[in-house]
Amino acid sequence: MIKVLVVGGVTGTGKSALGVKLAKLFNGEIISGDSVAVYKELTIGSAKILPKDMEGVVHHGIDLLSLEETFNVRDFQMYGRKKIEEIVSKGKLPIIVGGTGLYIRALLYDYVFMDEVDIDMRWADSLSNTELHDELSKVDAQQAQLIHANNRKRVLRAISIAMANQKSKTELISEQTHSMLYDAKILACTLPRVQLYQRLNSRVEKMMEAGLLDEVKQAVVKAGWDHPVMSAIGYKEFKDYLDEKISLDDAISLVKRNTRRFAKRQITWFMHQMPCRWVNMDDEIEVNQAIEEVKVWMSR
RNA sequence: AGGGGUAUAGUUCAAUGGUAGAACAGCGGUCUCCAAAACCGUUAAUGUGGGUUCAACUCCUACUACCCCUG
Repeated sequence: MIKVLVVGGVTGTGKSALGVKLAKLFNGEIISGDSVAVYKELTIGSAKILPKDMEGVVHHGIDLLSLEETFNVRDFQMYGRKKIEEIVSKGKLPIIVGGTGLYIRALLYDYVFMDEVDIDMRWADSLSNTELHDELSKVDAQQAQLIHANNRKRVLRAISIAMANQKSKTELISEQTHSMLYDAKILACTLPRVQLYQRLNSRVEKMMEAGLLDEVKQAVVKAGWDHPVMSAIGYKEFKDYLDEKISLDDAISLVKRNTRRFAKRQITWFMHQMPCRWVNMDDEIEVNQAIEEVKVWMSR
């Protein structure tokens, strides 16, 4: 089984640096598992690793495309699997570094995404959340149980899966094994909550000093607010400011709050969706222990 | 110093004398292609001491803190 090392976990905890360190120790190449850093134009707000910090380690999945294009889980899954093969064929270790939980999970497990079929879902526009949820019950009762009626986005998605295929989402999932395709060692980076929040808050201040606002303005010109990635943290919050609805300070506070919330969701995700070895990045001894564990796993 | 006002959850605000609510923050959770997205759940308060009343956030009183006006 192919070995894949994963450095996941919470934003702002030092995943990138740890990834570089591990790549140098174990002759690896890095595949970024980040849904925002794939865009060339988004650098400051995505907290993207800079070339000078890569220390010569090859990084894939960063600056892959421009804002005229879009990217999603399925794209990532295909790209990542291809890169894993390439890296392994060179005799090197693939290291996934990033915090986009779904991307990483979809890459490691046998998630199956159907070929994209454009379904006209405009008929749903006039339906209330409850009515739409009732429609889902008709085509996929199990998913209807799992998805809350207010989560319109997922309700719509499940319906369109059932309509595009002869199979419902429940059936598609039941055909999968839910096992990992690789021999993966997953590290989940984190920090004690108070410290994490302090660091995230000050990181936002640093982003502002580095020119985040200009980056946002330029990105909007290219992508428009409708582009999926423009709803990412560090970007969407400035829409109301640029429309003169809120002050700059308010926008910055929102970025901070949303970053904290995001970090919390990342903790939840990595705790429950993948078998992780948690690493308190503040504890040097623990970090070194984790590296030792990787060494053992490598020689297995 | 004198006069007036305010005091409820971490914050901003509700509550005819009759079960103290909301929003945001915080905390917990869901997750199979917009995932840095979308969604769900939940903790928590009447400034302090007296008094009136069957019953006080509500009425009276003293104190404390803050705000406004006057000098």
